[in-house]
Amino acid sequence: MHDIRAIRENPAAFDAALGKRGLSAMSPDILALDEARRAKITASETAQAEANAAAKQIGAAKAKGDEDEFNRLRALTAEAKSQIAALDAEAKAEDAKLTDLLMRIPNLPHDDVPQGADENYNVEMYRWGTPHEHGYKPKEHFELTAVQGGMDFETAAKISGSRFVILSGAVARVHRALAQFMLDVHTTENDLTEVNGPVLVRDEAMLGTGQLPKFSEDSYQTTNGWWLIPTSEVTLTNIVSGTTLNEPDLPRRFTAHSLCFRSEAGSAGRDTSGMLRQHQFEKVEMVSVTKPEHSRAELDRMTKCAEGILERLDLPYRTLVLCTGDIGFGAQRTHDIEVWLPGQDTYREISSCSVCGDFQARRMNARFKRDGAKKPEFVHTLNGSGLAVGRCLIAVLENGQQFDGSVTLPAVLHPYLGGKTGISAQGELV
RNA sequence: GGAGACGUGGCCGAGUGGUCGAAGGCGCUCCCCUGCUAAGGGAGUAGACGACUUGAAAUCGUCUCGAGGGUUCGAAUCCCUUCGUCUCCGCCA
Repeated sequence: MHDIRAIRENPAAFDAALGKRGLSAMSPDILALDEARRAKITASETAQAEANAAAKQIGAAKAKGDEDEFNRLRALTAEAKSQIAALDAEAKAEDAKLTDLLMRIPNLPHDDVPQGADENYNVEMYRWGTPHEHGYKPKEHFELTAVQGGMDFETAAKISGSRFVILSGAVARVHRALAQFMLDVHTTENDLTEVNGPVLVRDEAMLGTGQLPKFSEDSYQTTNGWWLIPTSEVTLTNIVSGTTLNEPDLPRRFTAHSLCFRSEAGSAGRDTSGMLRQHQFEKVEMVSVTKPEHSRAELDRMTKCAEGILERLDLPYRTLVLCTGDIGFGAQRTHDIEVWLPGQDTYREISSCSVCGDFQARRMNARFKRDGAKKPEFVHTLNGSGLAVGRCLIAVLENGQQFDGSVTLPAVLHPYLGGKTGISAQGELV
């Protein structure tokens, strides 16, 4: 959510920043709404001030026992009543219009974000690891002999439909091991606080992080109104909603392993085979809440935390900075990490780390007070995957595949697998 | 799920229709006094929004006593809805 005062003060800068995203100027519409809104507020408040003054006189008249004056004033204010109600309703309507518009405008990109229209203009910042030479055409994860019994799309479809999977046996165990491993690294080495929270949330939470009001069709809602979180960014970031933190409390860093639910509306036909794109998946998420001056550096730190997981798993990856035309709704700057998938012969997104500045903080009224300061300021928020567990499973399986149909698993996972080091062609942990 | 109670400023806590944005206490800030493992006296101490202003301050106004709506000339006080907390019962991992 944008600061209407900032737009009022410098509409040209606002429009220029929107322009970088490929959006046309919005400040004329916004300022027109704002002016109308303020005019209505003034009208409404003036009328109310008069009514309030009259009401006080009525009280005084009654105290004095002046019945004539009392009745005269009563009639007068009664008449003004409906007029005030109408003015107040108008003022509220204008205000709601402006708020609704502002809530649907995306964040402004950071100055250091490369400009571009779409994903083709994203810039690779970093590349790590060398894709393994398999000596044959590598298989996709769902084709691997070792996972044939442990990754069942047909049965899942019978129960739930497309874009679901049932993992079992060794594959399910490796999936679980990955999540445990990620959480352990984040909590013991990256100084993140582990959180286990709700996956069902209210409208307010989804509005706060930006999924609502614009992207309601991307998420699922229960019959009684709860939303199923599309990412635990929603839960983790909203921990600080409506609060004023003290300066020494910052930064706050959270991590959580949770289920995520996405309707994948609009992605019909994309990534339909395998478990790359599911309605329900697990993700280890990272969220940071920082002072404004630290948020940009925090993005680099968070990116490193995510990259570190891949490095320990010995999975080749590259990191991109998204261009102005490709960053998400709430982000000022986004780093996408793409892992090497030999079966697809390409890099695929496995993490996305974003700094949101005060965009989410304004929506959820999350503030902090500097030592000695009187007025609180908005915090800055960041979120990133660390990592998507299902996609990481895919990467581990595809990169570890052997010619004989077995899979060799990364050494850091062995302790989570009872010392086992791979999956046999028959699908057993060995 | 059933029955009931409650939700007031940073905290505790008064206030059941008329100068209540709200007594009192605690905490905090400033000043004075005193002098040492402390105490006493005084003053101050919510926020959002709008108008004015280059900006800020000051000033004026509106709103806010969980949230939203209603009754009334007037509501923290009455009514409805809703969210939350607590107690008892039921059920359950």
